[in-house]
Amino acid sequence: MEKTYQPQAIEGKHYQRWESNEWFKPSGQGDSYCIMIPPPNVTGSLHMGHAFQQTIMDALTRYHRMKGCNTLWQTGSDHAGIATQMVVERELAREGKTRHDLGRETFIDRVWQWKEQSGGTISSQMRRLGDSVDWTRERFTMDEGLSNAVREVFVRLYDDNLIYRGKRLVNWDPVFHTAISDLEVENKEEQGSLWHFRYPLADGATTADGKAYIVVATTRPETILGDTAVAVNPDDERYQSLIGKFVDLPLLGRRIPVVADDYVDSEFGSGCVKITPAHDFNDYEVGKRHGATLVNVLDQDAKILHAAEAYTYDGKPIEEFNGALPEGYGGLDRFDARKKIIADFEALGLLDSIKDHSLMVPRGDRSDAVIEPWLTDQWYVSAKPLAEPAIKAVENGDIQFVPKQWENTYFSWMRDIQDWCISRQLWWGHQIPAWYDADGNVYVGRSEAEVRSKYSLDASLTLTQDEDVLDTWFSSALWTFSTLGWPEREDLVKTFHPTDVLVTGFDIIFFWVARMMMMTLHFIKNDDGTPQVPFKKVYVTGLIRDENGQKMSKSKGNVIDPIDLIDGIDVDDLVAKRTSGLMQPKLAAKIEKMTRKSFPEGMASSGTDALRFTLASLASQGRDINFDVKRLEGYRNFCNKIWNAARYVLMNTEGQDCGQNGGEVELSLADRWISSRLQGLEQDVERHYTNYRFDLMSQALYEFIWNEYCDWYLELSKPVLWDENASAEVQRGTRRTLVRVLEALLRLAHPIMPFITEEIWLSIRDLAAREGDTIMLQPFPKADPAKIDAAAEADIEWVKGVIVGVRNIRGEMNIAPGKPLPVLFQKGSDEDKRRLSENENFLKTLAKLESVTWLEENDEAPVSATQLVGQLKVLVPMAGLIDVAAEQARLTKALEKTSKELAKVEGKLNNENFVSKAPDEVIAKEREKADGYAHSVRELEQQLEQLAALK
RNA sequence: AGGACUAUAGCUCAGUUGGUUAGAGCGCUACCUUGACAUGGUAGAGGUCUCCAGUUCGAAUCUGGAUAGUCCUACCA
Repeated sequence: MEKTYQPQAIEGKHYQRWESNEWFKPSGQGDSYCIMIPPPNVTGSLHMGHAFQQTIMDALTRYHRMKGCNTLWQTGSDHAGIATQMVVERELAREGKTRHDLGRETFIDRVWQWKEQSGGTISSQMRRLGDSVDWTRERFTMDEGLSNAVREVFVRLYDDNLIYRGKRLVNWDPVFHTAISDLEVENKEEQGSLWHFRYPLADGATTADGKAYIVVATTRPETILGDTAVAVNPDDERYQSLIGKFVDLPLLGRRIPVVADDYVDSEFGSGCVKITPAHDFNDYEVGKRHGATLVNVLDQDAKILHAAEAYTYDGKPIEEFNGALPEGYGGLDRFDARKKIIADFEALGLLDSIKDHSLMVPRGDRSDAVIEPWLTDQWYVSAKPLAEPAIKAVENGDIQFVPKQWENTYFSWMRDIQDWCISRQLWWGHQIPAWYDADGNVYVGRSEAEVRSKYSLDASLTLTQDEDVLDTWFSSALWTFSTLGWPEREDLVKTFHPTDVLVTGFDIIFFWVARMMMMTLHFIKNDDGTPQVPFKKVYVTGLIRDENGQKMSKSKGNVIDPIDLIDGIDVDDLVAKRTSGLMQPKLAAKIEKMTRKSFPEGMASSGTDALRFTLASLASQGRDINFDVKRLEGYRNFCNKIWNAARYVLMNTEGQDCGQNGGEVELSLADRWISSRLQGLEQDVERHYTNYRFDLMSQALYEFIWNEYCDWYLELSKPVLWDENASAEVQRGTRRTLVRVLEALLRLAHPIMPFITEEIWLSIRDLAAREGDTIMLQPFPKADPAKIDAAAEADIEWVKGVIVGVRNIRGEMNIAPGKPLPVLFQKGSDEDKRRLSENENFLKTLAKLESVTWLEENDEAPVSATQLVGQLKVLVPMAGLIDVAAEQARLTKALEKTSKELAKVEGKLNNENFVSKAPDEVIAKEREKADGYAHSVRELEQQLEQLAALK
């Protein structure tokens, strides 16, 4: 083995070997265990969130595979309608073309081409992470099979009356020219104005205070062009007399009614609200209640139409409506129109006032454009009936969220769920399987042929398919069963469905998790016909942020690429990476400064295992995870520690008898102790897997490997292996323990650290008498209660106590670590005496002792530095070594600490309430503590008196 | 406006059903190149567990309130 751990030298080769041997495929034996990867966006590349969640999924997958399950980790990606179309359109733009120049079919070919060439970034990055996904079953939401599933689901939902088409207000993205769901809209607080305009009253009416106009307030003056009512609160005395009267809408000369509606808040603004039902969700509802006409004034770019369009609430155009708009507005961008409206009102003397106002502005999460509520024909899924069983499944525990608190988030959304707009005005995606005849009648079926036979349509009837595609999340919602071949392959669904756990972030509980649950429960049934869940558990991970708790984002320039952590990156490259392709190039200087400050040396190469271990250690139950590179460095050192421990084991076992061929074996105390401790670790690891506590698991492994196996056991093995007088049986026992405990540790750690464990395992496999080509298919260690040895553990605790005691004296007295010390033992029990005689060799080596002397009751002790191990006094004679004042200081410190503890415990024991009410075992424990402390205090005081007498 | 979450060492975080001498990584101090490892070893410093009140024999842990921060949902045009 190399002297230092070099991850880049080992990781690639093992992954290739695993993949080419197809060891990631389900074994076909044992209980099934299945995880569906949340399909990454095909345009995406690996970010910290992926690395985090995939580490957890891979750990679970490898763990269950090693436990003998028929394990499938299903991978794939989704087609990301808008994102992908955007990427390819940008590519076209560089060639000076638009998608319309190519036409739909050619454009889609082009997208496929792009997908083949560039869509696999994330797959190769997943290999770097060590993900043991079954690549032979990789799926893409636009694959034929998954597309069939999408059509099947759409048609069945339509036939079940759970999908319908309607003209409704949607969130319209005027850049991408498509509807987006309200989940894709980000509301951001921005500074704007509240403009107050005067609307003259018609027919000579006046307000209560004698004005011939009423004032309405708006943040979007351009929508005045579509006003069809003014609303006031029915209880508002100022306007009560005007209800039922009319105003003359300035510029348009339109007569619109004043209506009364509880929606209006008299306190806000002027207490009068202009109603624009075709351009505002609230106004739509108000308008509907009062029969105010829907007047649309915007086109798909959010520019003003040349003539407004009017509709009824069931979506029928009103032909006789006069859509004429004032001169100069047609074709104006909405924001220019806003300025013009304000100017025109001002010119007419109808601009009452302007007030600063902060408001929430809806923006598209991808385009960042201001989203416009816009009246269009769209397809919807009736969410309520589908949500009901999905709510029940969580209520009755068929699906459990981990941590449980997320169930509340889920319920609160599901109980107030809105119909889901599933159509998107894009080309890239699943085209909606609906056809129209010339009269606009709609026919839904799996294909045009099926539609013709299903609806008995004449062959001569011309049908055109709906131009729109389905929301990407529609196909993602089918992911757990469509990837298994539904509806064609029921057998795989039977084997792997329901899947075991979904590992995902809380940010997509609504987008995806809830919708998967709704779809799956509706389409997949158990043998008894009851709805089947997509997964039994939802493990919700925290969101990875930077070390200051900031969300990682390109514009903040604080994104960390997991691959950079694995391979390392120098600071110049990192700066270049973070400052290129910015939406706002002026941020570059700031980002560079911050990056150079945070990473003056760039990032060191840490390797995949260290990254994975770090991510696992961060997987606590919290909602946010602040990623600190310092933490990673610590765990990289841990990998190095494992590496060097393995080197030590190999140096002492290779070519020697480790009991792999049998032979008598005698186990030392240390051997029995570490084996016993290992059982405890195995129990802990098991428990942490079932509780999804990867942080506690990694901590348990870390502590055991470093603080027990390396710090103590390896050191304790040295006196045995270096003892020329030791018997073959004892040495064989220690070598065997050395190598077998290491081997078990490798298997325990393998699910989190696949590469280093494989590398070391292959080189110690034979010494540990194991067979197999890879650690990943070895059985996961299981605790054997018979090997738990409480006596051995207690004895080693005693040994450690003595050694630490001597080291403490050494450290605080500034005695050279290399100087052998004579040590005396006084006031010990028979048990202490036994332990001393059995472990003299360990003590001498580990504490560097020159001699060991047991003092009997009457033996005189020289003046010494003292350390207590229980009742036993460990004495290091002071002659020539120890400074009296220093020893006094050391003892005083110990005395103070112990006295404080004693006082605390005695306080408790003197409290009658405590003694009468606390459980007996707690009291017994406290008494024991008190006795121990009291004894220590006496001894320390005595010792201090002795020292004082010396002076 | 409603709801949720968080507050523990200088920094990033653990602390399982109330009983621990409150822990880890990084950082810090002193000493040490000892035959696995200086990406190391040994010893150490550092915390009134945000504040206030309550429940309890006993609170970092449970309850209420305050303060600060984060997020989600809904928004008043």
